[in-house]
Amino acid sequence: MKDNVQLDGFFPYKLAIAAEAFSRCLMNVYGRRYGLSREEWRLLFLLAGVKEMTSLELGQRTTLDKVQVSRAAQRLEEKGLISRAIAQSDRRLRLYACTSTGKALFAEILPQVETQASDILRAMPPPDRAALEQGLAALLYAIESTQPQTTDQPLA
Amino acid sequence: MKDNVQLDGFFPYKLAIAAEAFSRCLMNVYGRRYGLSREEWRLLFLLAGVKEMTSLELGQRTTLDKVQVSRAAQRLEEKGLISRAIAQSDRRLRLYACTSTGKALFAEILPQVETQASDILRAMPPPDRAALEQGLAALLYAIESTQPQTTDQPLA
DNA sequence: CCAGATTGGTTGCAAATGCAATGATTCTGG
DNA sequence: CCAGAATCATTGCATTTGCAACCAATCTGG
Repeated sequence: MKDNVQLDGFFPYKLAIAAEAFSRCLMNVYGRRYGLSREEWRLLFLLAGVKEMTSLELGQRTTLDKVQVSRAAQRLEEKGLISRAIAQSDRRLRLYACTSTGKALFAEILPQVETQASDILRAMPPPDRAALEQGLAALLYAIESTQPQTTDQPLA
Repeated sequence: MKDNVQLDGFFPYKLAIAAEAFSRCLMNVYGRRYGLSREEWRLLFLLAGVKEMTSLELGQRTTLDKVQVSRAAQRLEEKGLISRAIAQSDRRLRLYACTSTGKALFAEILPQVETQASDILRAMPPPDRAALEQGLAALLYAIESTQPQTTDQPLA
C-alpha cells in the first residue's frame, strides 16, 4: 500500500486549517458581536477608507464574485452602513460609499479585530512571523502567475 | 481621519485570500471533476489511509463540527465511498471506514491534486516555500495556544 | 441502582450560497 | 446608425449551511 500521505503534513491542508481557524477568531468579533458576515465585513473594510468605490473594483479586490458582492452590499445597505448608486460614467456599474453610520461602526470594530489578530500574531516568534509574511506574499504571487485566472473569480 | 489600514496589506486578509485561492485550485480537480465537496474530500483523505476512524477523531482532525462531519459522511456513504457503523465500545460514536471503491477513487484523485498543488508551489522560490512552511506551522501553534478552544469547533 | 447531567449524532428550519437565466447598458463592426 | 456581441447586476431555484432543538447513550453523585 502506498504510504499514507499524512493529511496533517499535507501542505494545502495546513494552509486551509490555519486560514479557517484564524478567520474564525476574527469572525468572533465582527460576526458574533456585530452580526456581520465575512463578505459584509470585507466590503465595509474596503469602503470605510475611501469616499466611494465601484462595484467592479470592489469585486476585484475581495475575491468575491459579482453575486456575492451584490448580495452583501444589499444587506449592508439595508443596515444603513453603505449607500448604493448607479454610476453616471457607466450605468451598468454601481457606486458604493460608506455612510457615516458605517464609518462609525467600522471605527468601533476595527481596533477589536486588530487586537484579536495581533493577540495571535504576537504569540509567534518574530522570525516566524516574518517568514509567514514573506511566504504568503510569494504564494499569492505564485498562484497569480500560475493559474489561468478566469474572468469572474478574480484573485486579488 | 485615521490612516486607511489598506486591506491589501492587512495580514488576515492576505491569509484568507491565499487560502481561498489555493483551495479553489484544488477544488477544481476533486470538486469539478469528481463531484466531491471540500468536506467530503477531507474525510476521504483521512479515511483512505487508515482501516477505520471514529467520528470524534474525524471531527477533531478536520476542523469540522459534528454536523458537517455527519452530513459529509452521509453523502460519502450514499456514494458508496465509505461505510458507517456504530462503535461497539461507545454506541454514541460512529466508526467510519473507506470502502475499496473509496480507496480506488482516492488513489485516482490524489496524484492529480498533488500535481495541481505542486504546480503552484514549484512556482515559488524554494526559500519562500520554506519560509511559508515554517511560518504556517508557527501560526497554527500560535492559534492553538492563544485561543480558548471551545468543545466543538476544534482546531486541529 | 437511579435520576439528572453530559456527550455525541441527527434532524428541522431559516438563512446563505452557487449557478444558470434574465434584464439592462455599453461596445463593436459594418 | 444599427444589430448583435459583450459586460454588469440582479433574481429564481435548488442545494448547502448554521444553529438550535432533539434523541440516544453514557457518566455522575447520591
